[in-house]
Amino acid sequence: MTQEELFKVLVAHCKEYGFIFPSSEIYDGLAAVYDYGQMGVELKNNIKQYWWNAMTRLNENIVGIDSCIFMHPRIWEASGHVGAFNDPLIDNKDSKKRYRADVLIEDYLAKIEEKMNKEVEKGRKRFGEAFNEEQFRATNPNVLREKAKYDEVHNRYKKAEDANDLAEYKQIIVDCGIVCPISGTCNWTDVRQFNLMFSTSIGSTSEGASTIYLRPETAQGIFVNYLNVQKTGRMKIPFGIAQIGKAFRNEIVARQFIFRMREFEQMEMQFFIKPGTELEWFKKWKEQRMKWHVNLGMGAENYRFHDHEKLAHYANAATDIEFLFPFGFKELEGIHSRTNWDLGRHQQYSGRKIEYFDPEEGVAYTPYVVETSIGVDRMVLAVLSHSYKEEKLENGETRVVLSIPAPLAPVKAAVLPLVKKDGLPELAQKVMDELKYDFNCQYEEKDSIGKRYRRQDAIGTPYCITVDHQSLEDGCVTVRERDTMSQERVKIEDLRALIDKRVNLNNLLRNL
RNA sequence: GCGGAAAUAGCUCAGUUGGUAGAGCGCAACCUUGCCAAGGUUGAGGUCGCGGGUCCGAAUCCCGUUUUCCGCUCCA
Repeated sequence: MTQEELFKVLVAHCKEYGFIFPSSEIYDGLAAVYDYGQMGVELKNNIKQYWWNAMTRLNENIVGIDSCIFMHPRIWEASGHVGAFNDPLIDNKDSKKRYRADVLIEDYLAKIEEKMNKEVEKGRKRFGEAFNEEQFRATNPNVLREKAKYDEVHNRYKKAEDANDLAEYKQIIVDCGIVCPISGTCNWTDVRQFNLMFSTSIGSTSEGASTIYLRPETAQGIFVNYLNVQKTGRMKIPFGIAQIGKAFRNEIVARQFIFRMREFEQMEMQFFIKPGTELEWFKKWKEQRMKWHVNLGMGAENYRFHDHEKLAHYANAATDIEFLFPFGFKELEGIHSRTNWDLGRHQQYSGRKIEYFDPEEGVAYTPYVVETSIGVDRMVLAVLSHSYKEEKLENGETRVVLSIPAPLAPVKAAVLPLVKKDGLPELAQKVMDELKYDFNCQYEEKDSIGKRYRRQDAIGTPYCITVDHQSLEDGCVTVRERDTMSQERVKIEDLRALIDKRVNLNNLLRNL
């Protein structure tokens, strides 16, 4: 089976067994939106718990918050999202290629500049040591001509940018005769704005309503609460604030199942540090986060770092932790050194002083930030795609098994009476009562035992507990293990400890 | 957003020049059996993605549309 086929089969499996459903399916679905079903929500919650506990319990200097999706609109101006998330796009009708209109114009301006510089170099060669660059630029007709062209376009461009005048963007492109590098034609569509932030209005009357955005990242909720948490928690730098929550991005193209959705969930931690120590902490969190992933036992070879060369407007170092999905190595988590960009901007936009007074050194500063940011849904997809296996058995049959890391498995144990008579269901119910307070368990008495085992394999249940006639006499049950299919007899009173050993999240956390 | 492909029962699919919508698996009840997807009986479930058009008659032909997949494009 190719990776592509595997991915299709996985998507079907997720639907069939209640992990992930297409949203609004009975209304034909809603593109790039998916709902978690009865199994998916358990898996997702376990992943979130593993992360949350790793952050807030294992680190005394990290606390959690839960900020709202709605935030003051000015926050997104301060964060740069209103600017950076607005791309004016234009399509060439002949080559069907799409470009950013502002980039096309900037490239054109850069070319004029290049031309001017060439003229200057020519002059330098001609006049040798007597060459006066300033004077040459001010008098040479070739340079002046290019300069006039440059200034005119540049002024129009800046004006259009300030006014967000999309029609003017197109006019500049047409007037300058900017052509598509592929088709070489000037056959352009109108410029359209793609705002990646969803907006809605707050306030019940149209006069009193104002535009508000659905947050495109959870990080800003942490930054704007920095002072609250630092003061009320008496936090001392270095310290971190963790948050799990929904974020929304109106992607032009959202695809690949739950890998890129318009509504998604993030687990972010912002670590506040002393300026100058950021690269040291960046390195430390890179290692820590990789350890958290590898600790799940899905194979260290399936992860790699991908350092960014082109950095975002807020970062001075950035890397991705990539995971080997069925469609290749793709970003699972991002780790960024965000400097004091965000806190600095909020200081500027809000007019509030956001500083930390270092009592030991007696100085005040705006803290630097190292961020770890992981997509919950991508993590779910990583676990599912790695766990899905079709095994050939000795008897020639195949079984589908989800070998989900046991602490993340939606159902930890299934309790199965071998037959539904002779008092076996009653004893099985007692076993359920013994286990249900500690673990998510399923009770099943329908169909043959083999069929029930396979059903549990398909949802990744690590243990099946079978109650048979002998159990009535000796108080022992058969425990069947998911991955090896091996069985052992266990006293009912020992069950809880045995299962706990392998499925308890805390055991995973102890290895970090 | 562009190009290509697809959509029939919960799932996988069949459905022949256009003529009463089918199978296997699954699901529900009961009987038989009892450690790796057993057998039997009975039953529920589909206006063939949606909307138009052609036709005496459309799952089938035509147009539009929605969703999904693949390739471009985009991805702070």
